[in-house]
Amino acid sequence: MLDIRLLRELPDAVKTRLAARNAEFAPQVDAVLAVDEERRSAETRLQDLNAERNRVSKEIGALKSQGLDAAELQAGVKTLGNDIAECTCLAGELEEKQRDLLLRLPNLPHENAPVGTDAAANPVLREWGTKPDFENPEDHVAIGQRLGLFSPELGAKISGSGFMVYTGRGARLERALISFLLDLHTTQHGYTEVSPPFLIRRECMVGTSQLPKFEEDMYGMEDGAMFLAPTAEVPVTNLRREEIVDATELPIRYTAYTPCFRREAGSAGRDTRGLIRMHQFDKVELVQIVHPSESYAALEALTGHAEKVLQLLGLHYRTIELCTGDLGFGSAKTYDIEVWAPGQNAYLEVSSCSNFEDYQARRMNLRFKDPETRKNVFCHTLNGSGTALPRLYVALIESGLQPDGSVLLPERLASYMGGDRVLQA
RNA sequence: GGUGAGGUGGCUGAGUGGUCGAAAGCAACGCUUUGCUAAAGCGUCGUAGUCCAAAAGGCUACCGAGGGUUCGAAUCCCUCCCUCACCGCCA
Repeated sequence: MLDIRLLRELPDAVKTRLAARNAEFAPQVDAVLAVDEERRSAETRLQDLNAERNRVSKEIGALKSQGLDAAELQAGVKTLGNDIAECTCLAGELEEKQRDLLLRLPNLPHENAPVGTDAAANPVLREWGTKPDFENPEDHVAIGQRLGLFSPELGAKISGSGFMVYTGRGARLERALISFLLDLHTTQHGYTEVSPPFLIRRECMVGTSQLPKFEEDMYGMEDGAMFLAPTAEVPVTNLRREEIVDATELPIRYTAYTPCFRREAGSAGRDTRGLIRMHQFDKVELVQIVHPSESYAALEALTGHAEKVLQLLGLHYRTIELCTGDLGFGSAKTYDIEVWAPGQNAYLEVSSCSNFEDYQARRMNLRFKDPETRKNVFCHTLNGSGTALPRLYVALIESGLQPDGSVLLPERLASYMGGDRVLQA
């Protein structure tokens, strides 16, 4: 959520920066400001009325304590009550309206974010490793079927299209990856492991900015109160919602494995093959809550933690930065990490690392006490996948394909696979 | 799911209709004094909104959340949420 004061003071600057998102937000900014003005005038009137009532009520109390009659004053102030009720109602409505409008405004892109209209304008920052050389690359779906690693048919049988059942050694590989990633981030990168619920209250979804705008992408319970987590970002970042954390506790680093549930409403028919886009998938997430002055350094570090995964697994990848037009709703700056999948002849996004600055913190009222100014200040929040599992899985089996048709997994995974890193029929 | 007890400021904890935004203690911050790893004294010390060009200051709201009664609610009533204890059910 943006600071309403910023909109009041620098409306044109806000509009300009939002315009870089390749969508028109100026009318929304104007709407917020109009409501803000109405709201403040209603509040001022309400405050005057309340002050008057408080004053008279005190007089009544004073008279009564002396045993005097206060009926006249009581009658006079009674009509005030109606005005107050009316005005309270109006001020409340306007406040709610203003909040709702503000919640639907995205974050300001960072000043240095590359300006562009869509993914084609995302600059490649760096590449690591080299593309493996395959004469006959094989698609992961074919490999999986041949080696009995997973079954889209079984997934469809019990849940529908877009769901997967991993089987045998294929299921073991999924579990191995979860353990490997959590071990890496907890022992090497300073994250605390958490294992949160997957059913999340509505206000948490608002806190990390999935709601109110993107409800159609989420799986919700029938009563609308709870949602299946679309990413561990939601439960994990919200662990600290409405807190004033001790400054000495920063930076806070959490990592969590969770399944992620997404309707993928806007992506019907896109990348639907195999493991690449599913309604439920596993992910290990990295979340940081940091001092505002540290957040951009933290973003570089966090991105490095995700990249380390691919380096340890020997997978070729590249890191790109999202241009302003491709940037997620709440993010000020985002790096995507894309792993090379030989069978797809394409890079697959396995991680999206973002700095939200104080955008989420303001929504969830997450602050720390600045020891110098003794003021409560909004923290900065970041998160990134470390990493998404299915696409990592795709890259692993397509890259590890051997001439005899088996798959050789990276040495690093051997111990997690019971010492045997070969997948064969 | 049932019964009972609770939810007050960073923490502990008083407060059952008016002068209570809230005693007291702890913690924190500042000053003073003394000085062998610290003590004592004094002072400051909630959050948010709003008014004023701004500071100073004023006003309003906030005692789990929402609603009600009343001239006036932390205090009385209703609903909900959460915590704790016991019981039931259960992986």
